[in-house]
Amino acid sequence: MPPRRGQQLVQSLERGLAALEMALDGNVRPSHVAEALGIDRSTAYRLLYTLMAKGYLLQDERTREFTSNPAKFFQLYGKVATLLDWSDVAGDFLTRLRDQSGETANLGVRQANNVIYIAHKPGQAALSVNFALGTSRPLHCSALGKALLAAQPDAVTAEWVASAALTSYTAKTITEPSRLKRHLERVRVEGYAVDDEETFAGVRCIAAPIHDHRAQVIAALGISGPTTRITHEQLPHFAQNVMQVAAQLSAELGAPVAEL
Amino acid sequence: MPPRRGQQLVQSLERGLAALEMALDGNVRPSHVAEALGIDRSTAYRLLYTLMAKGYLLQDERTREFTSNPAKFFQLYGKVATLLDWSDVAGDFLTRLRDQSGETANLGVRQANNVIYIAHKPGQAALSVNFALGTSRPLHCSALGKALLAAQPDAVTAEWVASAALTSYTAKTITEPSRLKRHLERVRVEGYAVDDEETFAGVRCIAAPIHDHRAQVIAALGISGPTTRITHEQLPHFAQNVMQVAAQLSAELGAPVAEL
DNA sequence: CCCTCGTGTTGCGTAATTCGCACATGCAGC
DNA sequence: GCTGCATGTGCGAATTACGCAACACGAGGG
Repeated sequence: MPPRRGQQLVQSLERGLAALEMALDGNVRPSHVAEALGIDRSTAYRLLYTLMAKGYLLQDERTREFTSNPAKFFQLYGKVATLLDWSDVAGDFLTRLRDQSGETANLGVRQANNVIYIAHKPGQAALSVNFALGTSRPLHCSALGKALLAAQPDAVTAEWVASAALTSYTAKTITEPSRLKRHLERVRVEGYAVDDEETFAGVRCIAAPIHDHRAQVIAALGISGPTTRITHEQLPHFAQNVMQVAAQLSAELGAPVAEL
Repeated sequence: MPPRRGQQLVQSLERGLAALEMALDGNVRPSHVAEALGIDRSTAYRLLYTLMAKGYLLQDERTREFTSNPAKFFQLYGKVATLLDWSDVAGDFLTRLRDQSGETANLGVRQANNVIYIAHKPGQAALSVNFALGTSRPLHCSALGKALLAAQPDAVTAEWVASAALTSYTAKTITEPSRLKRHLERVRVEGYAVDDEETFAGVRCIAAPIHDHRAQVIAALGISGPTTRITHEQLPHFAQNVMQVAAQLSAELGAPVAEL
């Protein structure tokens, strides 16, 4: 057993990163950061100033507001090449899924308690689901998220379900731990997950897991569309389609062929 | 006059960011970071651990190495929407320039003493210049960089030229401050910058500045190709092409129409 | 098999670093 | 001008982070 992990975090770094993320959500001023983090204005200022000196933030000469430095983040992101590569690999499959289903196809990975959308092909219908890349959504109410959750070992899922904050977004969001647990078991059995207006009213999504060469689940692939087109009657048909393309993408990544 | 800026940086945050950037350049271990930053292993470990706790890094269960968390960076980058938008706006112009010139077209912005490539269209010839988005290159020896430098007020340029480290990459790299200063003056007069094998032997680049609606230079657009195709005879012709498309992009951004 | 070396990880005391207070400065609005 | 409000900056106090030292563990060699 590996030694149990420490829990003492470096406070200044922790606060600095929090300030950085605040700046990414919109321009910030020392007073805002100070209030949000419960620290003194001067401390907040020094954190922001340090972030600026290291190139992460810029300061508007006139308004004195601190703003994120896009170029810096682009540079950092450029070094994390894997996801760009991902888009390249998955692009064809997303297009195929989009064209076959007629709906927006998207691909996401897990990041803490969220799914991050890392690639997509927006649907071409007048009414289509659309959102920016990099968007994050809760695991428990998105199809991609549930597909990822269901792929975990039972014990892990049980613990997560018990401790997670199951925020409600619509009347249909599953907020009861026990119900979510049963729901996820069914997802695993069926091989696909459905978000039935649990995040946005009028939007239904279907997703299936993607496996890598070690049969590990590393991402999820799915479609999102209006309930008027993804009807309950059509749902199984769409689900077959999603699972099929997900299996193809998994195969492309070298996953051992399980079923099909 | 605004109060003169402080110079005291928050040490822990500074070191933490340094550790983070090391991790982005490849997996790191506490001992590596400690040695590189001249700090104790335990300190390096705590920084890395904090970065992991906040989602920036992951730790391999087996090798204990810390590695960057791509999903986190994608999420952060997704919040900095401007550059993605940029690619959308500039995409058509890059394609146009690529098709007209037959060479790789690229767009970059300044980040400290570097140019960051934020969008490009690789040339389709068998022998074409190609590199990943997010790459950075020194200002003084790249065409994009020189186009950006030349757009500054004289005093700023003079100071920069005097204090910058003009590293040599090829025999043709300009490393003398006075010569670079004269060179940049000529760039401004002519309206375009040339990198004549100053970064890579056999590669010639041409670039021109992009102005926004306030006539501020915010980026540079250019082409890169082998010296066998971008010959000295053809250079003026290519330059006209680059300047023309740069002017079109500037106009698209609402820049006041100056010449042409 | 033991011994050594190197590394990840943690406890602890010290001292350096950071924090918050207080103030100077600048700016907007009455 | 005066008042309110925010940014930016000394400075002393003490919290915080740092380095030392030690433990656990694995690799490699004798």
